[in-house]
Amino acid sequence: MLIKTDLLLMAIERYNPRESEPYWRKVWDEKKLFETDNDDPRPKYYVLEMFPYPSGRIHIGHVRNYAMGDVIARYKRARGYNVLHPMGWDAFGMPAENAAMQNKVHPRDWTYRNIDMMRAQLKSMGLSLDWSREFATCDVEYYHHQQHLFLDFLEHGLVYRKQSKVNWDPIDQTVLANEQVVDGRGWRSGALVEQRELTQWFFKITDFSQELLEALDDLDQWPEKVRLMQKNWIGRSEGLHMHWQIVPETSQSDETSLAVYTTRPDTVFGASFMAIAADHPLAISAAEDNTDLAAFCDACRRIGTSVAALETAEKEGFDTDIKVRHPFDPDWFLPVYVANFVLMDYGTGAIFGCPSGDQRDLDFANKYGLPVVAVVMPEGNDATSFQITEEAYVDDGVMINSQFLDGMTPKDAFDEVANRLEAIEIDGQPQAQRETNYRLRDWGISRQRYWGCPIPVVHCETCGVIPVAKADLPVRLPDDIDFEKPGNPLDRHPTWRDVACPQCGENAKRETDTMDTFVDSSWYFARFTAPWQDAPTDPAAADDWLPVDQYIGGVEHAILHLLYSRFFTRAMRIAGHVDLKEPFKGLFTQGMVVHETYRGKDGWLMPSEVRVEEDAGRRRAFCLDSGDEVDIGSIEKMSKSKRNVVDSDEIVESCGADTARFFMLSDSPPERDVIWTEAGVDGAHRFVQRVWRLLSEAAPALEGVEPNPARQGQAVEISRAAHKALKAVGEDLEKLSFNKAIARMHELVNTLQAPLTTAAAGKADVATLAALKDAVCILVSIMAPMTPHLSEECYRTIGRTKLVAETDWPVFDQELVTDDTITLPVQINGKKRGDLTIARDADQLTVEKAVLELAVVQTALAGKTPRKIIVVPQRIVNVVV
RNA sequence: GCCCCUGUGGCGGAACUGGUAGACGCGUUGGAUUCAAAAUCCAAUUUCUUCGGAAGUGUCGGUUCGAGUCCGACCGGGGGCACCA
Repeated sequence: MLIKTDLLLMAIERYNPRESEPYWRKVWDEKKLFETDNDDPRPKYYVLEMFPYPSGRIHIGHVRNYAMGDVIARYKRARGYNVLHPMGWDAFGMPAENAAMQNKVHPRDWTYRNIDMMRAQLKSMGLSLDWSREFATCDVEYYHHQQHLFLDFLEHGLVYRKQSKVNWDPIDQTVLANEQVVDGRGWRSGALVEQRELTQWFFKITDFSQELLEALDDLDQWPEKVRLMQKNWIGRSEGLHMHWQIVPETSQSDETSLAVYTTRPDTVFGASFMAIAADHPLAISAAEDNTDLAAFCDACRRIGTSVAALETAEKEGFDTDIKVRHPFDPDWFLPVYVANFVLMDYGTGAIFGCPSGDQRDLDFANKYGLPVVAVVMPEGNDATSFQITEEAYVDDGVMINSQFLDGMTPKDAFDEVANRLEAIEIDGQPQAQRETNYRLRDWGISRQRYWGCPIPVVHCETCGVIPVAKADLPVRLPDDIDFEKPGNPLDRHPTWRDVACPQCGENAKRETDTMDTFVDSSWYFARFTAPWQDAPTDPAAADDWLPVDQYIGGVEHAILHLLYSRFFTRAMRIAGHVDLKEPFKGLFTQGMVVHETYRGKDGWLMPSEVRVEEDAGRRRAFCLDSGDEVDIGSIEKMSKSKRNVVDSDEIVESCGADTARFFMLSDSPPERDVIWTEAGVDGAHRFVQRVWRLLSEAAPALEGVEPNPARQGQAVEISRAAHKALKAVGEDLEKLSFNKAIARMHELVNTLQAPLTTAAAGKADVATLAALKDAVCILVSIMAPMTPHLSEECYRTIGRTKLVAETDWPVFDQELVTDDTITLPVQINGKKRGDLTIARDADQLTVEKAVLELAVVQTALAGKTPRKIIVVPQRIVNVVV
C-alpha cells in the first residue's frame, strides 16, 4: 500500500541545473539558433542591453539587465521575428590604466583577460546572444572605424579645437574628471588640483540643440523621466540680448557698451546693478590698473575648481567703478560689479541684476547696499505700499514702478521692452535682439590618457593640424608603454609620437590625446548590425535594423550616453553612414539590484562571507571565518567599496541560471530597485523545482497524449486557466511587466497542481489528459523566455521532439478566455453588499431585475423603490437607496 | 533652492480608461506526512469586532451613485539639476 507512492516519488529526481543547463546551451550552440542572418526575410527586431565595462566579474545587477533583454529576445523570436541580440564590451577607460599602475599589468592584457572571464559568466546564464557579432571597443578593428568617423565629422565641420579649462593634477601630471576631484584635491595623489587651459577637441553637439530637444517629443517609447532629464539638460531659454551703454569717462576700455543676456527684460526698471564674470574682457581691462580688483578676479577663478566650494561660496562682488546708462532713462546710471556667481561661458558673461525679482540678486543688493525696487507684484496688492525686502517675488503678477510698462503682465512687458529696444539703434546695431540660449555645451572629447581611441591627427609646425589620411588608418596604440612615470605614456613615447607631417614631410607630432570613452559607446549599436564591414557601418544593414527596438540599461545613463548617441546618429547621417534620426526607438531603464551591507571590525564583508540568523525576531549576522558577530548595515546599491556584491557565478553554481533569472524578474517591477535576498532566491528555486516535479511525475501519463484543450466537462477549467494565462503573459511581456507575467505562471501552476497529481497517479480520463497536455505545453512555452534550460528539459520529458527555443509562441483560444457567466459585485450606496452571477450578455434590464430580487437588496430597500440603479456592463451594479 | 517621481498588510508588490482593495510571491501560524528532520502537501493570514458587522491605500479636505485611481493643501521617501541670468 505504502509502496506505490513512495516508489513513484523516489523515482523522480530533482532537477539538476548543473547537468541540464550546460547540456541545453550546447544544443543551442550547435544549432547556431541565436546567430542572426541579416538577409532573413522575416520582420526584424533589435533588442539590446547596454554593453558592460569589463571590470572582471559579472554581478547580479548585470544578470537582471541581461535577463530582461533575453526574455524579450526569446519572446520576440517565438513570435516570428528575426531577432538581433548582440553583446560586446565597453573596453576602454581608466580602470585598466589604474590596474596597470597598481599591478604592473598591461591595460590590454588586463582588459582582454577580464573579457574572457566575463564572457564565460555570461554564457553560463544561457542568454540567447549572437556571439558571432561580439567585439570590444578596444579592438583595433573597432577603433579604426571610430577614427574614420572622427575624420568624417571633421570634414563636415562637426569637430573643432578650442582652449578649455581642465582639472590638472600636478603630481600625477594628468587631467582629472570632475568626480575625481575631491575637496579640491586629486583623488589618487591628494595634490591640490589646478585649473589649466588646454587646447582640446570638441564635437559640435550644440549644432543640434534645438533638434535634440524637439525630437524628444517623438520618443514616445522612452520613459517620461528620461525625456524630461534630457530636456532640462539641454536647457533652452528665451530671452533678450541687450546692450547697455558704458559711460565713457568711467572706463578705460574701448568697449562702448556692455552686452547682457536676460530672460526677464520686463524687470528692466527694477535693475540696480550690472554683474560681469571675472573673465569678462571688461573685468580684465579694468583689473589692469586696479590691483585689488585683479586680486578679486584671481580669487574668483580659483573657486571654480571644486563643486563643493561652489556650493558653499558666498555671493561676492567688487565694484569696478564703471557705470552704464539705463536704456530708457539717460540720467539713470548703474554700477558694474565683478561677481563670483556670473559665468563667462553662459550667455554673454554679464547680467543685469534685478533684486526684487531674483533671490540671488536680492541677497547681493542687500549685501552691497544697492537699491531694491519692486517691479512685479502679485495681483490685488497695493502698488504704493508693496515692498520687497528679504524675499524676492518671482511669480506672475502685474507690473509696477516701471513707467510705460505699469499695469501690464510680465509677459506683455517682455514683448514691449523687446520691441522698443529692437527699434533703437546704437553703434549701428539694434540695442536688443531676441535670443534663444541653451545650457547644453559642446562635447569635449580629449582625454590625456593612454587606454582610449587615439585621435587621428598630426600636428605640424608649418602645416598646422593635419588629419591622418583614411587610407593610413588605423592609428594604433603602441604596445610598449610604461606606467612607471606619471603623465600620459603616449606623450613620452617618441617613436610613436614623432612622425613625418603627412603634408610637408617635415618633423611633426601625433596628437597624444585619446577620445572620451563615451565616444566608443555612441555608435556600437550601429556597428553590431554589420560588425564585419570594412567601413564604420554597412548603411543598408544599419538602416534595416535601426533604430534599436528595445534598448535596456541603467537610468544613470539617462543623459550623457543617450544624448551623445543621439548626436552621433545625426552626425553619422550627415556623413552618410546611416539614414535615420534616432538610434533607440524603445528605451527601458531598469532599477538596480541592492543588498544589505555587513561590517565587521576589519571592515566590510561580502554576503558570501556572512551567515545571517534570525533570533527572536531579530536578525543577526556572523562572520563565517571567525564566527564574530558583524553589524548589519543599510541596504545599498551593490558596490565594490561596500563589498555587498553578489557574483553571478556563485548563484549560477548553487541554484542554476534559471533560478537566478527567474528571481531577478519576480516581484519587483523592472524599473524599480530590487533587493537581493536569500529568501527570494530560495522562493524562485522552489518554484523551478516544483514545476519540474509536477511535470516529470505526470510525464509518463502525458507522453503519448495529443494536446487538445477541453470545451466542456471538468477539464474545461484546466484549459481556461491555461489559455487565460497564455493571453495575460503575452500582454505582460509586451509591456515588460515581468513580475506580473510571473504571477500568472504561479497561478497556472497552482491550478494545474491537483489535476497533474491525479494524472501522475493514473486516475485522469482521456479528455483531462489531452487538456493537461495542452496546458503543460503552454506553461512550458510561456516560461521558456525566463527559464529556458528548465523549459527544454520539461519539453523533452513530456515527449516533445522539438526544442522550445524553436517553437512558435502558442495561440490562445478566444472562446476559452471569455466566460459565459460573470459575477457582478452588487453595491448598495457604493458599499459592496453581495454578488450576482448572471449571463455575460445579459442586458441592463435583466440585470436590474435580478439585482432587485437579491435578499440583501430587498432588506436594504425595505419595500421602497430605489432612487437609482447604476449598471456598469461587465463591471458592477450600484443600487442607490 | 528649482524640477520630477513616489507613498497600498509583517515584507516585495497586484488592482486595465474612476467600478469587488490586497492577485501572485515571501514570511508567519496551524495541520498532514516522517522515528525525527529537510523537502512536500492542505488550511489560515489587513485591522478591530458584541461575529450582525465596522474601519481601512501617508494626513486633511473636495468632486462623484462610487476614489488607491481625479482635484487642492500638507507630511514623509527617492531621483535629476544646481551660481544658467
